[in-house]
Amino acid sequence: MYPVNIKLMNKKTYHHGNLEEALLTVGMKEAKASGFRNLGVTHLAKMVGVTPMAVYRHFPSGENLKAAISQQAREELARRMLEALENEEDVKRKFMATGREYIRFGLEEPGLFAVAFIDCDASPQREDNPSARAILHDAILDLCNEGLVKPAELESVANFAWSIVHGFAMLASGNNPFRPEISPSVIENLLERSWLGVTQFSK
Amino acid sequence: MYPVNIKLMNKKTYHHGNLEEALLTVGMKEAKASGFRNLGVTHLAKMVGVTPMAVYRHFPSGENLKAAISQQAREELARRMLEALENEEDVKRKFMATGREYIRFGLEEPGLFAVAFIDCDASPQREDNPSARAILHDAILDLCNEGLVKPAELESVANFAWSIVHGFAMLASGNNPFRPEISPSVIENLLERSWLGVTQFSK
DNA sequence: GTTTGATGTTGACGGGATACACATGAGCCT
DNA sequence: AGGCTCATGTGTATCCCGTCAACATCAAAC
Repeated sequence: MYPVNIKLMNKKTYHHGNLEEALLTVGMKEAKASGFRNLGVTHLAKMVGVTPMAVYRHFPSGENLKAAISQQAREELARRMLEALENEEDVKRKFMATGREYIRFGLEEPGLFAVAFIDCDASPQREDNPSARAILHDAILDLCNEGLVKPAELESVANFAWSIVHGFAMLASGNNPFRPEISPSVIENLLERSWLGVTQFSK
Repeated sequence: MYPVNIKLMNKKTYHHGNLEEALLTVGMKEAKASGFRNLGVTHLAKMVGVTPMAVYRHFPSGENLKAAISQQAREELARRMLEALENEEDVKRKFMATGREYIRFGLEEPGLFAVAFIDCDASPQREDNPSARAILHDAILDLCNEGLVKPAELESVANFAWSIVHGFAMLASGNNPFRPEISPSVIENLLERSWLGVTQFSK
């Protein structure tokens, strides 16, 4: 019934050695190229040169694998936000850079951005690290420390700023029937209005 | 090879009579109940009491059917926005009501909201009618006519207001890792900040 | 009353997710 | 050394889904 000798074909070893990481890597590559469309178990397994069932030794289900890739995408976004922050000192410039990078990510990496916020059956096992939410929250905390935002309003300000960049990125990224005009000036205008809403609300 | 006499089983007639509309109706019901997860050709066909292939007489592909249901969901959103506007006279109250209803839709109908903005291979054949975008645009146009917004800024203001409500609804609806706290006061605070950003920008 | 075209049905094929049984091989125990 | 064990892969089978080609039904046009 079963063949006595397995043909290893073009594989060097029977065991892959680092399948989990390899799956996440090709998953990110596919996500970058085509969003959530090619993140199936069979397809990713084929990319890595492994049988579909091998995937289940590392992820309980295809949905879990997708959730893990989604988390990787969110962490990539967060990493880029951190990078954009690195060279800014002024709190306003930090705040603006954070939002600008968030939007830029949505525009330049629509595939990753879509996957980052895909609605998934499975939840990630660990917290995002780095976390885009935490980064934005810290930026607003800085504004509190500078006296530009009342500590009592920290949460509502964070909601506000977050909603703006996330909403714009969502609408501008991918194939949306409500896609807005996109230009650097449109984005800067949006960020300026955001700054106004954040700092001038309770005068 | 093929049976000479078809058993009609529990069907009254061989032809359904209104299959296209029926598919959209059950599609909306399924979307309301579980988002995009049960919008497959086979499933919807079964719901309507018809063979999967019958669907293709009305929609070129399953993706097209999904796009049609997505459009229905967007139009439902737009209809609710219009309803919320009906009893408001003041331009500010109209503006606020529009945004509030958008967010309320995201919170109360997460399934429909997700489907409304699903990333779909196929595009809708006709324009949305009514269109949520047009309704929001009109609300800002009113602000122009009242002198509260400069006509030259109409587009950027629309972008701004739209991004806020869409972003918040997206983050607050469904299973998002960045889901914010949700309460009426949080929403009113957001709308007030939006109003400020819309009207006070160019003073 | 026949023809015809719109609308449904069957059956088949290809592909995806995943359950179960089996294979491989590196490291540990004796 | 020689063998046991367990994590990790493979093979096969099953079920479901989307879709094609061929055939069936029926109402309306002629």
